[in-house]
Amino acid sequence: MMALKKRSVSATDRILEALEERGYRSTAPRRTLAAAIGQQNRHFTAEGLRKQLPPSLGRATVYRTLKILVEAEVLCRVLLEDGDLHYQLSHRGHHHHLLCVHCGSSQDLTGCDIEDVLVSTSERYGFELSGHWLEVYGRCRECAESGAAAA
Amino acid sequence: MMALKKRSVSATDRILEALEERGYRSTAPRRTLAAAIGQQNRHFTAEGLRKQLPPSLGRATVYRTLKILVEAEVLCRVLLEDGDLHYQLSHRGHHHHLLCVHCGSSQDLTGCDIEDVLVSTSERYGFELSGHWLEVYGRCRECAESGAAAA
DNA sequence: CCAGAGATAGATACCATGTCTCATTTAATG
DNA sequence: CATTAAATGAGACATGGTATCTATCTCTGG
Repeated sequence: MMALKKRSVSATDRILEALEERGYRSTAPRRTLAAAIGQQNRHFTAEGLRKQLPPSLGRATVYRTLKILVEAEVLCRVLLEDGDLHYQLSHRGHHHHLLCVHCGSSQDLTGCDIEDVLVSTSERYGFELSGHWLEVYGRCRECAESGAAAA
Repeated sequence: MMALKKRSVSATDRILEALEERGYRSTAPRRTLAAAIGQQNRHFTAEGLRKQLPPSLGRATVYRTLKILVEAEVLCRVLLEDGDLHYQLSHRGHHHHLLCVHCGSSQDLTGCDIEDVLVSTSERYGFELSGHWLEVYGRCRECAESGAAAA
């Protein structure tokens, strides 16, 4: 239950690469940020991240960089049940999250057939589907098995 | 394409009833608010609503009342594609929205089988499902048929 | 119909999250 | 290593929402 990273390329490196690919410069603040983000093992907020950084690193820089990383699909935004918006590392492409409301972990949900259901349902309504946002809440396997207090 | 209300009980009345049911007092500000909300024919923001109200009606009152109404399930919150949070009248119980990104209308999506898919998908991950948030974006029948500019 | 208790209102301060501007610094390039 | 555009940090601003406080209003019950 530590870093769940795939290892081979660290998250930090992936971030740095993504920036480079897109023509962004390699700067000290960005390297610091990349390292900090790479260490997050659950979803985090911009401000939460900022607290883990030297205060010399400006607020605007943090937000600017997060925005870039979301656009680059290195990070994605996660909507918590209470409406709070968090960030987390992600693989590219469309996917959803299983968010554990107990331990705060999250797993990516890929290759599910929700899209199909949505397409056919939308059709029934004459609705021309263009996108959707889905977050799933519950308890992850570990928390469920350890009998952690139910909701 | 006007009010899509079921008519029999106006939305305004439903709101007022919900407040009464829950033991809230009937006050002038709440009646004003209920009337204003009853006139919205699409999702709206707290601030947008406020602009349609006499400025004498305090900011806190608007937010407080919206919160109560969401809890009472008379209103529900709608997440727009850009992350903006809006409100809209809703029927009670769990449901989703088909949000038209062109005209801003929205229809409730009930009795779809997304829940089933979620349950079985979650099981594959050993995930104990407790809730989810889904918004669907696209173009409604009217906009699609009128050939409104595609995204 | 009136008084009292308690809920509610509005003003206002505050907070959180994020964006914009702008002067200064820095990285990449030739 | 000088140039130049990109990036930074400071701080003002914007937005959306909550907390606090005093004055006011609703609803009882007598």
